Amino acid sequence: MERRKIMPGVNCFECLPREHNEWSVLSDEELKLLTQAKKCRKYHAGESIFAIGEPSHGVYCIVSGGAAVRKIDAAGNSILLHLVYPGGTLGYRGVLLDEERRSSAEALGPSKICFIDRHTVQTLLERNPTLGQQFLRRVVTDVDDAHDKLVRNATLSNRTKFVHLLLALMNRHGRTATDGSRVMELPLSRRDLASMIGARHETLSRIIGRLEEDGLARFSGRTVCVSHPTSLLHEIRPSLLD
Amino acid sequence: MERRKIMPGVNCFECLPREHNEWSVLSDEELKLLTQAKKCRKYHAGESIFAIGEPSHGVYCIVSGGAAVRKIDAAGNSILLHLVYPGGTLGYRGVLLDEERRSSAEALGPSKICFIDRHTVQTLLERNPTLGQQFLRRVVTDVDDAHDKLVRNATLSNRTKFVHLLLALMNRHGRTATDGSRVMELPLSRRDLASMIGARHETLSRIIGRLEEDGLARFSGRTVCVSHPTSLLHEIRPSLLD
DNA sequence: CATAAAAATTGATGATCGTCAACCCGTCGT
DNA sequence: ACGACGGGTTGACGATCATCAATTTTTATG
Repeated sequence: MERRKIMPGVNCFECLPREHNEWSVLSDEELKLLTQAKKCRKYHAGESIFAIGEPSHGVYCIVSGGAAVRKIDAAGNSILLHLVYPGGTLGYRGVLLDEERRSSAEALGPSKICFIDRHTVQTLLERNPTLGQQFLRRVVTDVDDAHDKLVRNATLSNRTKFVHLLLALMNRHGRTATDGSRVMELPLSRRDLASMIGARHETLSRIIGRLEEDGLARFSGRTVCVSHPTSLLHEIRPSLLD
Repeated sequence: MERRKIMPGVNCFECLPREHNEWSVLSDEELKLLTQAKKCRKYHAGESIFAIGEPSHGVYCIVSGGAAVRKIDAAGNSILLHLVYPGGTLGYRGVLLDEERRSSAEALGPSKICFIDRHTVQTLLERNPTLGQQFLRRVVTDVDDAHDKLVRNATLSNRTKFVHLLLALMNRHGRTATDGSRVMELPLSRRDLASMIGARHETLSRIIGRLEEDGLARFSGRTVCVSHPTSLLHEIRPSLLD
C-alpha cells in the first residue's frame, strides 16, 4: 500500500474519543509519547481482551466498538458487570493496584482498542499531575455507578431491573424510527442480560414474555423494538400517583 | 484546663490511622498545612456527618470510631451502603466531582472525625502528585469492593449474604472469648442490617431465627455470639464436596 | 448442507421472599 | 402514670423466583 490512511487509534492526536476522556489533558509532547507507546489493534466480536488471573500489564482504551467486563462468582457463574464504550478506559484496577486481573474483558462487537503499558501510564501520571486528577474523576464515576446499581438491586424486582437495563442499552445502541419508536440490536446474549440483573436466564425469558404481553416491547432474536418509550419509563417510576 | 493533652486527630503528625492511608505520603511541610487546615471534632453515636443534597465542602477522615454511608432508593427506602473505619476517607465523591452529596453519612458510634476542606484537598493534590496516586488506590479499592458486592448480590440467597455480612462485621467488631467463640456488639439496627443485604427487616428477623435454630449463632439484642466460626464459614462456601 | 453445540423457550414444582397485620417491648415526653 | 412512637418479632398469604427437565430454535462447524 502506497499511502497510509490516518485512522483514529493509530494516532492519538487524531483520536476523537480521546478528546472527551482523561487523556484529553495531555500536552503535545505527552501525546507524542502516548502515540508511540500505545499499541492499537482490532478485536473481533467476543474476542478476549484480558482474562482473570493474568498479570496486569497495562490499561486499555476503547477507540471504537465496546467491551464487556465479567466476573465469576463463587459458584462459577459468569456475571457481566458492565459495558465500556468508546472513550472509556479498561483494566486500570490491576495496574493501579499492581495485582492480577480479577475480571475478564471481551470485545462487545468489532472493536478498535488501544493498549497502554503500565510503565507508560506511570510515566504519564508522574509527568502530568492533571492526568491523575482526571483518572480520579473516571474512577469516582465508576464507583458511583456501582453504588447506584447496588441500591437498585437492593429493592427492585427483576422485571424493573431489566427495564432499567433495557433503557440504558437503548441509550447506547438504539435508533429512533420514523414513527417515534425505538429499535436496537442487543449486543448481548440473554444469558448475559440475565446475569446483569442477577437472574437466571429462564427467569429473564419469562420476563421478556410478559413485557411483550403487556405491549411494552417486542423481542425478535436480538432486535428489540419499543413503540412507546414513555410507557417503559413509567415502569421504573415508583408510581407518581401518590 | 492548664495542660492540653495532644490527642490523635488534633495533630496530624501524631495521628496513627493516618500513617496507613493515603495521607501517609505527605511531607512534613504538607503535614503542617494539613494540621492547620483540618477541623477535627467528636461526633456522638448516630450524629449526621453530611446529608444528601448538601454542597460538598470537603472530605472527612475517620480518626476513631466509624461512619455509615447511606443512600435513598427510588421508593424512599434508606439503604446502608457501607461502613468506614479509622484511616478511611469519606465524602470524596462530591469533592472530586464537584457535585452535591448523593449519599448521607452518620457516626457509627462515638467517633472522632477530621474535616478537610476542598481547597486544602486541591492544594495538596497539586503540590504532591503522590497523594493523587494514593487517592487513586483508595478509590480503586472502593470500586473493587462495590463490584464484589454486586457479584455476591447477583446469585446468593439473603441468608448467605447475611452470613457474609456477619463475618465482615465480626472481623471489625468481634472479640475472641476464652473458649474460642467470637462475640460482638452489632453497631447497627436490624433494619439497617436488612437494607445492607437488600432484604426486608421481617425477612432478616426470620433469617436470624433460623441461624439460631441451626446453632450457628446466638442473637440477644445487639450482641451476637458465634461459638464455631468455622461452621459459619462453611455456610458461604459453595460446598467443596463436589 | 448436515450435524453438533449452544442458546432460548416452556412447563411444573417448591423454596424463598415481600407484604400486610397484629403484637410485644423499651424509650421518651407530657 | 400515661400514651405515642419506633424497633423488633411472629403469623398468614401470595408473588416472585430458582430449579429441574424437556423441547425448540439458533448458531457454529466441518
